[in-house]
Amino acid sequence: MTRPTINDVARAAGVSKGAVSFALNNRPGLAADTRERILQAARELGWTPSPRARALSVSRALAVGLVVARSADTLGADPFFPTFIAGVETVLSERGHALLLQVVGDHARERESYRRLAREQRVDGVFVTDLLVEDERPALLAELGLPAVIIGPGLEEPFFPSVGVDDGPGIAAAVRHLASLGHRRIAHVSGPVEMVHGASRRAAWAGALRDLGLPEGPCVAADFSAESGAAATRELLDLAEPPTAIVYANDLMAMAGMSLAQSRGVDVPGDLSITGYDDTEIAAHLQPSLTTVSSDVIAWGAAAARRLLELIDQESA
Amino acid sequence: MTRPTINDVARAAGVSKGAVSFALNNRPGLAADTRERILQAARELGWTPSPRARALSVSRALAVGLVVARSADTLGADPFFPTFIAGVETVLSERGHALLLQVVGDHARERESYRRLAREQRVDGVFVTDLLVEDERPALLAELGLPAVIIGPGLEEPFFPSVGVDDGPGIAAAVRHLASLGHRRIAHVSGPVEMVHGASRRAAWAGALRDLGLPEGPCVAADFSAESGAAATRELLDLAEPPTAIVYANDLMAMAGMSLAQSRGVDVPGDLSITGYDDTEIAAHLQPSLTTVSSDVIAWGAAAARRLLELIDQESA
DNA sequence: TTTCGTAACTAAACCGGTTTAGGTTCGATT
DNA sequence: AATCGAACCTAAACCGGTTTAGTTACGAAA
Repeated sequence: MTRPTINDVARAAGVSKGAVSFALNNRPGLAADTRERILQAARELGWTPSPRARALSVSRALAVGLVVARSADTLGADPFFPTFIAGVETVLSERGHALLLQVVGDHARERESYRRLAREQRVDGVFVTDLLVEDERPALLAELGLPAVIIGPGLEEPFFPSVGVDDGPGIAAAVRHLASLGHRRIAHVSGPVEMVHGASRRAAWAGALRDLGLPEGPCVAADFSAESGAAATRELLDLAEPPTAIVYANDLMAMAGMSLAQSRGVDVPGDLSITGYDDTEIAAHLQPSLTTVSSDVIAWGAAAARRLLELIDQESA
Repeated sequence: MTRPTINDVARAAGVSKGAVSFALNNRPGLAADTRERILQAARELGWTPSPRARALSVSRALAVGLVVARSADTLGADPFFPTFIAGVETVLSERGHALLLQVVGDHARERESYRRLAREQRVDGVFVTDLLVEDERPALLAELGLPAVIIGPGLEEPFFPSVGVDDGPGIAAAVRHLASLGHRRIAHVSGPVEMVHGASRRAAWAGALRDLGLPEGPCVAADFSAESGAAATRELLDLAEPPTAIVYANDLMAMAGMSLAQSRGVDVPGDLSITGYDDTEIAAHLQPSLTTVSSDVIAWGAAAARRLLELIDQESA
């Protein structure tokens, strides 16, 4: 009933446990037939090496961490994470690594989380999300010696490995789409500008307008939440010269903004055009349906995982 | 630079490593001053026991698993998981356990996931979500000998530990609210009836109508997605005698349904009242704002985690 | 025929904890 | 004075792998 160990396999194959280990990790120094005999025995006993024991002897955790510092509300509304995690899993599972998740409320706890993961050697590396323009985490992680990759557009300086989808083209396409509909006053409701992906989408919006030779419309900074999206929209509509189109930095704010506009009697898309970003499922089922920008988040997660494992490998070499 | 081990502490305190272990897990058999001296030394060296080594010697993983079998879309739209996980974390972290997350596409992979977690002894127990009315997972987990708790309303038979919030009162309150507004034809758009929380919300809706002496209105089964919510709403509105109110099993379907109704010129809430379930942040910012049912998901997560650790403890005793 | 080198394998140390079986020391009994 | 028991602590085995040092057998070279 109890799980077989490497000793059982060794006994069954009539060799030492060292030999079993060699066969398993196919390292040189074993005759082909012996190797086959060992693997055969392992197969018959249904033996798989214990990651626990393995982790101890190779001094690796065989796991990576994802620490998310967000309020439950913001997190719950964001379709990004589950999808991203699904992508990460595809790579991790085939490399025998596990994903350790921590959801914390604020940045202080987040630091504490990283410290603990490092101190207890629970993980071999971590993902960093929601990067701030002036983020202290890269320095902290460097200090802790924990390999990390940033999810999303990275920083130029100091250099830090990152895997991101460039927001630029998507936002630019949205702006061009609106311009082609004849809009001239195109506003933007951004995410927090202290966050890199808030700032980068904003920059992309401004850049696209410039490229089209259009004036930079009004821009209101929000925080990706529905509430802030509604507030920002209210502010824009109250302007002396309200925009005729708004590019939102995510779908959630776009939805809230659209509802608010409609409640004020603004006809969408007649008087006001709206675009979102993320391509949530619900976006297509709103009235009118929301124009949005999608990206292949599964592939993104997979790429990020591969990059992190790569970093970990070269670290231990 | 390298992490101190139990040996370093033992040397520093001038005792054997067994003594250090005793002091750490405060077991009897050590003089009070010796114990204090050891803890002092540990503190000075900044030593924390390695969960890796500990896991190997106590034959426990010191981690629990959460396997989610959902499409990225459904999962992303559901505010439940992140919040729930945050609640789980609060308990796990103080007990020195980690949460291992796996997101898989379908049920076949899900079984495979559980099998792997059990075989590799990666976790000491798991959470089971989205329970089906005829679910094979309880049997599988029992066979694997993996302690598990079901998240959500459990099954009567066979008995299996579960931690759930009873949907009944919330749905019933929504129905009573609608009835108090004068509605007599109250429909329901349910989740999949093969899922326990789909079925239980439906039963609660039917029960509440019965208690109020109202006729059971039409009911359409959907699958919690926006698309299905819109389709179900279309079906209800096309009835010869359409309902004047609809109770949706979640906010996402309610939102899609509301948009669809509005696009057909139905006045909400004039001609049609709508309630959701989940209390997503966006619900409050729609026009009109969505009446919904909220529950304390953080506390729920914490309770589920406590229950699981309890099960694990008694298992190993 | 002895010597050497190499391929194939084994024995044992090691990772960092926990746990059990002993071993001292000491005061209290007989 | 010898015996006992309890309190306190140490040594060593153990968890299940990996890895290194060392052993054996065998064919080729001197």
